[in-house]
Amino acid sequence: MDEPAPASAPTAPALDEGPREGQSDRWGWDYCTNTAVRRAARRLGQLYGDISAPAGLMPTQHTLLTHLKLAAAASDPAAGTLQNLAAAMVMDLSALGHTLKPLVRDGYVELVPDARDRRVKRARLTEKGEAKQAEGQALWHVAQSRFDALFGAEESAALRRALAIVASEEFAEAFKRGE
Amino acid sequence: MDEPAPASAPTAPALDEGPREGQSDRWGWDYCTNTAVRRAARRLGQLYGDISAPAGLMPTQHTLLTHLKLAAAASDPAAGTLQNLAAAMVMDLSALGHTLKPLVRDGYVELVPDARDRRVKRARLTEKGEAKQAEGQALWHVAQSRFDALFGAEESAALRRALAIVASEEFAEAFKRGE
DNA sequence: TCACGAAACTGGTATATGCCACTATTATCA
DNA sequence: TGATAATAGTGGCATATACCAGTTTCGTGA
Repeated sequence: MDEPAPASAPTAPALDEGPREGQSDRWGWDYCTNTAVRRAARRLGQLYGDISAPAGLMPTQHTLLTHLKLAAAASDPAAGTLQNLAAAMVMDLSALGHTLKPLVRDGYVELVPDARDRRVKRARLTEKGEAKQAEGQALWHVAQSRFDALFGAEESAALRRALAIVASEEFAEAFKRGE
Repeated sequence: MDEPAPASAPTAPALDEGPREGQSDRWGWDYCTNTAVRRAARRLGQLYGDISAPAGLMPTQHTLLTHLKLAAAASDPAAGTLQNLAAAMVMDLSALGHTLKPLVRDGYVELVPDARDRRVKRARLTEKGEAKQAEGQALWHVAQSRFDALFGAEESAALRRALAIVASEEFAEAFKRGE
């Protein structure tokens, strides 16, 4: 009963037909959480990517544009600085910088230096970027709906909650403390 | 309830302290399953990576070596071909080829052409590779144990099961059929 | 105010991954 | 058997992501 719904959801493929065999997993995929997450990430990248491709954005790029849009809407003062953006994305600052480059190059995002603290730069959606985000949003919705329909909306939400915990700052800190 | 255990597990950080705020998520991280998985993957990459770093292997590399070891142990005839390996890793064949390069370069893996079908190549662990795998395995165990202790062993297993479904071939096929 | 340490990026290098074009081999079938 | 389709990899190019070294700018304390 403490089993997560996904494992027994009627809409989800039977786990028994997966790589598992009886009690133990023939390939060991069931043992490593890190591996399990990466495999799922690659698969979802394929599935969402196939659908989002027409917009010409990688899934991560769309996520970035969406985050910038939401941050702007919330008019959070601290939001938008590369530092905060990186933390929110659970991404290395330099990785974010590299990831942002093609978006800046293509005119979807602009980097605005802060007037008060010249070390700081803020990433902001351009008009073109907003349009592209909206375009991608429509396609994303198709993918997300299909995923929810297949995996189960409840189970999908539960999975996201579990993953949010794993991705959280608090979890990382506790992990690093060796608890 | 149909809530996944992780969300209420005593060992897991309170979700309310995460990015969520009241009913809606301030940054939208709770909406996209793909984004949620990627964020968690980056975080786990950091956490497992920090611990596994002393072995000098990236998490993905260790996963690859481990898979090759298990495949060899199971003496599965079809296993080991790059094609099958890629499918098992839920990875593009060319991506696997690229990923394998540093491992071959460093002498952990060797690519053996098949005698019967000269198109086919099999990846195989070298002795050095087996040693490195074992070294990484010990470190990996530390990370996995810590994760399970923090997230909850049951919840961790449940999460892996859910992710295995998402990563499965069957799920991808159903998704692509548009169901 | 000046030295020094902290903070925020930038750029270089390496791995991770995907798509596409191309080559080599094998399988099919008229 | 010979043309054609299918399969398995390889290599090039682009993005994703990390770590580290270096630069600029701030903040702080003597």
